[in-house]
Amino acid sequence: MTHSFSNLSLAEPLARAVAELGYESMTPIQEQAIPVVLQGKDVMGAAQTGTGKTAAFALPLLQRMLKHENSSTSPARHPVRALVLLPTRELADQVAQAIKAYAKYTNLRAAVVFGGMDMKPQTLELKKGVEVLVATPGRLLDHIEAKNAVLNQVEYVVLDEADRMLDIGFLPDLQRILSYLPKQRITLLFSATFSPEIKRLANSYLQDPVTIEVARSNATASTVEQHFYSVNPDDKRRALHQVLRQRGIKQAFVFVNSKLGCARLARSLEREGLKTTALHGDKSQDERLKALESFKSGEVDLLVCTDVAARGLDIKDVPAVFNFDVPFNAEDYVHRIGRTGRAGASGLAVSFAGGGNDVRLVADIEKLIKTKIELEPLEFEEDTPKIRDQGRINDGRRAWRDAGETGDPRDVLDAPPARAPRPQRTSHAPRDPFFDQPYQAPANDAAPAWEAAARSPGSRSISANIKPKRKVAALFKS
DNA sequence: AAAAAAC
Repeated sequence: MTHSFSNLSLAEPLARAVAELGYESMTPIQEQAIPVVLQGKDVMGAAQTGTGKTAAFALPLLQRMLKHENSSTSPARHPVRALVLLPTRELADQVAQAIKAYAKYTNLRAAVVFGGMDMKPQTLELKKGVEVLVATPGRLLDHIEAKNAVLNQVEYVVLDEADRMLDIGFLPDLQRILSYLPKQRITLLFSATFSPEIKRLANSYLQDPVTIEVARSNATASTVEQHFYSVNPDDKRRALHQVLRQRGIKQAFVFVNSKLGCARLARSLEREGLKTTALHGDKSQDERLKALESFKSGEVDLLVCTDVAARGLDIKDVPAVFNFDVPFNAEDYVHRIGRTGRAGASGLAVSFAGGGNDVRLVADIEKLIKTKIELEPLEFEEDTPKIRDQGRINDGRRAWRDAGETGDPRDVLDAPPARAPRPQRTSHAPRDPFFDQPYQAPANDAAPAWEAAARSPGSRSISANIKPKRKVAALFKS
């Protein structure tokens, strides 16, 4: 059979691990990407989630690392040869576990570093030497700065969820990390969604790349049944109860647009008798792992979450995804509903469109996935409990009003206080030239020049660079 | 608009 892993002539230790994991036939992305990566080409890979992307890049990389010894004469005995970057901690953990399983019978070592955890164990592991390093950007920069991780011999870089890694929130950190790597290297980019702008940007990081598009990019899995219900924002919780019951849904992701809304919704649903946990970025890493674990084990039925859980998380048999809020970005819709209907299973995606911009957001989604969306009315049944919000459940401002005696909204939440805003890095070199421009205090109280620039026509392309500079200015002033 | 990512 041509589609079988056994036809790949993988090195024996890899073949053994693959067999042990029960992998037999390759998925389309694996079939297309593995030979290309084996040849040492740069790749831009667009594939739906749940199609085996991790194995598609990790197996050929490990194979090459086994075949081609590190030719460097550096004293480092175990330099990092492959670097895999991801946008969330949970994803980094998940991908690292997969790679460790593939590399189990080789002498190649893999490690993962991400924030929210003690530095020390990670440092120890790095000092012992690892060939494959999986990381989130912030913590990796810390390790680079502390000289725990030396990346000057990296041969392979993988950006998973590449479109997120290249977006404005991550780009500065990403650029710094890339500046520590040898120019001569193999770069692989993977994501389910690629906007045209991101595609252009991505291409500037690739040399003569091979584009692999398994399904049309931005496509949703055909196995996922999608519904959009028109619901008064105050009735969304009631609608959720009803759909869960009507369809007999056992377990679901429930996506909410804000951390505050997430914590509040989870608490409400819990009170209403549903076994629920919340997952968002203001929880401690320990709580985040516990939340995910309790969902995986079936201890809870509903995982109410922000977009921290939108991408890549591979949990078997999630029957349904709810968009309690329509996501702000159409791309996130594709990623969110990709949590269900994985690996050919059937799935259900139910979105509630209510107030605000929802009509426009739904139109954006329609355009992106190139599928007509019907907004369906939702008739409430008599025996659905009459739950009604006094205000929008996901309106953060309301939580402040409800904050109880102390006036602190955290009193009504299970979330720990939010992290302080991240100060700008100052010591990582080399730096983005834009950040190196000394801050010019505006004369008297006139608006700084960049404000006018940001408003002037044609400045759209640089406005993204302008915002961080303002923060730098704020730091200098205080 | 929001979320994510560091001590």
